[in-house]
Amino acid sequence: MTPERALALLRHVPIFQGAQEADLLPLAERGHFLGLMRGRHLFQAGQTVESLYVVASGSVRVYRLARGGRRELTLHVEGPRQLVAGIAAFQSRAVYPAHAQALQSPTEVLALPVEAVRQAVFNTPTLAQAVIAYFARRQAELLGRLDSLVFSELGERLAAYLLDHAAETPHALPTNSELAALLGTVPEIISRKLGEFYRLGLIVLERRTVRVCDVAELARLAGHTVTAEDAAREAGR
Amino acid sequence: MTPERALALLRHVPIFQGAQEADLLPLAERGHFLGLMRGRHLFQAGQTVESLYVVASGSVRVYRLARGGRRELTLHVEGPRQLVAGIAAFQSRAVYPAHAQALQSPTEVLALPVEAVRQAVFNTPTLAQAVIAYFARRQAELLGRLDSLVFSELGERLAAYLLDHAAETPHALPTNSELAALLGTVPEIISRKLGEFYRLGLIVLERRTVRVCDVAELARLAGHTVTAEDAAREAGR
DNA sequence: CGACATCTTGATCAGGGTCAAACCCAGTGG
DNA sequence: CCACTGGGTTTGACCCTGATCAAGATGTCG
Repeated sequence: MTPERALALLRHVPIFQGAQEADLLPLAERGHFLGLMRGRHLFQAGQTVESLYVVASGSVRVYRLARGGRRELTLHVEGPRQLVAGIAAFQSRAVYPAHAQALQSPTEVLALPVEAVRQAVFNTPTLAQAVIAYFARRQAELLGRLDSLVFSELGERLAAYLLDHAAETPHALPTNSELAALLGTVPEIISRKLGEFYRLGLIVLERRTVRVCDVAELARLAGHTVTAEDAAREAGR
Repeated sequence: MTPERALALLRHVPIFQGAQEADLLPLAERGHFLGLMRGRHLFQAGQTVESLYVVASGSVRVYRLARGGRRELTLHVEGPRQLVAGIAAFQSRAVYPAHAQALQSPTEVLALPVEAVRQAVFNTPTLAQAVIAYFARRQAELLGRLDSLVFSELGERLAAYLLDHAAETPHALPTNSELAALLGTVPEIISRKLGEFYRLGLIVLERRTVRVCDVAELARLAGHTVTAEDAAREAGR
């Protein structure tokens, strides 16, 4: 029974697209589903890597803690058909580099033993190729994240977030703490900045639902125009 | 002539260790050497990716610019036998994500056309495997970098740098601007912090050569002890 | 010796982290 | 129906790190 469902899921995972059914089957056979309540952990940073996870439903947040645990930084939030610990699975000294917890209450994931995954990937050139492309993309994302965190200030990051998630449709905001973790700060500051944006008439807030009013100005704040002009200048030098 | 030298170099590149001579030969044939003076660029961020580089001698700095170019952040410095743009080479929408420039005056690199590299890697399972492991390692490094930049403050980062580079042997410091780019700040602050460390008796500075006096205290400042204890606590929860 | 880069240092400022109090809601149970 | 409680939010006061600007000191090299 399980292999059926597992296979159905695997078939729809982006990086497994190129693979033959036959390559996926052994993987599906060795996987098992896991149900989690909101807040439950898939793994903690520092534990030795045993599985790679594919989200079946719900969503999973991957994050790192600052020493002392006072602050946390969300690295990514993965929805259905996305991988969790996809990179850690291929590290030699295999220890999870981050924590992962379920964000929504019925979250279901498929756990795949890492050796099985490694075997499947190493034996199937098309898979290896897909994995390489995936890693490359991930790394580019991470780089983007890095310099937005290092170079730009909170206002820009928040504006960018709002444009991403609430650009045209109203959007239910996560709690301030979740936002803070996402943007690399603390809840209080999120509250202040949102208030500021509201006072400037850029957004409307109604019971944790946000609607963007002034897209143009928000984009300016997010540094989009600047970045574009910048890229041009950079290239020209 | 060139293929000879290129092959000799490739044989010593860590990620090509597992490969057969025969797999490397076509690569070597399509590569060519490039000499660069200090400060010359191998490529700029935003240019389309044409080559992957292997450092033959000297060193290459890979860095990103903040919008406006006011500040820069050094991602890594690669010495002989190391790759530059190793990840970018496998991205589909292939544009360099960073700038790369020679750091020492006679720096020599071997440029390998990306399609040649891709072919070699995709046709040789052991190579693909090595590339995957390499990417995973790189990603872990980047994550470490990220949270040291986000979570810890300058004193800690500088202390960590000093421990890394000058722990027992005296070490010729790079210029303050280079240090600043490495640690994500500006030269003035580096100057102040170094002065502070000196006044505390942690280091001795003599014409840009630094020697660490109080390793223990420096390690404490770097948060090493904290981090360790932390990891333990983390794991225990 | 002059030109130029780098380093040092002071003065000042802004972003944002911290702490604490007040507030705004749900639920929940009396 | 109403206090009571507890999570999340808002706000004020305060402080600290690090950025910026500007002047001077130091060095290095032709």
